[in-house]
Amino acid sequence: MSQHLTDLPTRSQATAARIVAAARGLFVASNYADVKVDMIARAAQVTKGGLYHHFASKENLYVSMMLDDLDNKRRLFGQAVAATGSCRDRLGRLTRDFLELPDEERELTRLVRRDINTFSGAERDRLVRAYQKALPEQIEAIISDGIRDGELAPGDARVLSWSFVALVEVVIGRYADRVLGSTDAHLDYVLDLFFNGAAAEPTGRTV
Amino acid sequence: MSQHLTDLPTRSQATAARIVAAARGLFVASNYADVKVDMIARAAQVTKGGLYHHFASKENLYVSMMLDDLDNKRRLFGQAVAATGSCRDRLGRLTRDFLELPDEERELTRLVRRDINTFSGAERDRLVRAYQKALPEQIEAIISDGIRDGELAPGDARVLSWSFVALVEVVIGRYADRVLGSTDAHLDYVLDLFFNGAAAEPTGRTV
DNA sequence: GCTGAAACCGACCGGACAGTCGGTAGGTGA
DNA sequence: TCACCTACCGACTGTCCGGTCGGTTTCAGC
Repeated sequence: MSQHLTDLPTRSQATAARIVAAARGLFVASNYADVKVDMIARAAQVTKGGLYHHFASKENLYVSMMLDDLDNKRRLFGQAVAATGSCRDRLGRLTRDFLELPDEERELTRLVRRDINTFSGAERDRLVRAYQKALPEQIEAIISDGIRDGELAPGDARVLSWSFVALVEVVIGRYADRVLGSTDAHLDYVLDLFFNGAAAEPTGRTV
Repeated sequence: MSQHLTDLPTRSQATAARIVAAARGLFVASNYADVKVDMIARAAQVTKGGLYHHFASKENLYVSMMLDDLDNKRRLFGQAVAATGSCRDRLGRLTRDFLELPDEERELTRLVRRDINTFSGAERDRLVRAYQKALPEQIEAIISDGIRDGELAPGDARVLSWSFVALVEVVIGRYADRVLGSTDAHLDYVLDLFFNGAAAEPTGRTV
């Protein structure tokens, strides 16, 4: 009994976690097909046989990894949904939480869109649902409140939430990330464009 | 001399065109790796050997197909760039031209983003450059004019053009496409959001 | 220190698939 | 009608890679 009464991870759990971490780094760097199981095993200091002792298949490993991460994100962004304040403030908080994530975790969000076509059936559905719960649905909730309270013009909250997500994805792209320097600049760009648009102010209103 | 002095396609050109057309349909429906060369050949009523008589490799076929299409789009959208009128009108024309394309041609635009990671080196660069010339750069040109003429607030034209592209991609997604019915509704949504934002009008200004 | 089970190893298997190659068909010019 | 060339055929090959399986190591409990 090496664990006594603590929650120290067992050797097995530690190995599984090492494999997931290795997989994360590799999947962020290359797409699903280009990451070979041998590469993951080597990066995690395990052999392929060892890897398959913990995960039933490559797909299972990938989905496990994503589900873990998406559940963390769901909890994180849930704070902004639960927060009080204006729609703009709450969207701002959610976006800031997102922008301030470590690079690797932030990049993981792209993977759903990038790799989703390589799956099908039940695993694909689990992935899509976890993603929607973590991001679009929570943003949609905030936007729905904004519409209800008259802060946003009436419209389809879901389409608006996808539009918002799309804008956030733009600012974390290579070029935009460089042009807009600080996190605050990213945040201001997204919020200004989403709430006020790109048109010049008609007259005499501060930006 | 079966051609006399006309420009009738030769048998060879007709076969190559049939192969490209078949490839287009299949690549729109599934991603690069999932489309097998045998499938393309069968759909084009040619054997694999025949296909490889016309194209050096699967990658070469894919890139040829995309380059053809992107060059057409570059010409099409060039009309909006050359047109006179406000920035909003010109962006509107470009977007309308895009939205009114046949489904398959419109969907092809997604493929660059979807499959770009599966290539590398020279072929990848050719693809990216053709895409940028066809879409983002032309939109950027119109947006730059808008900023210069005071119609748009000062900002980085390239980031704005990517934001615009992102919004257009949102409205052609499955759900948004259904919610917004007509092409006009798609167009209004994109232009309103991009120019004026999603916030409710402060007071007494028509939408 | 013995035992059984879980963790881990790594050579091997089998299917999938891009690309090849020796050959045939059909049309064209002399 | 003969020679030749391009278009086209389809069985085959080489390779890559996810997954397997018989074995070895590690370790907890007795």
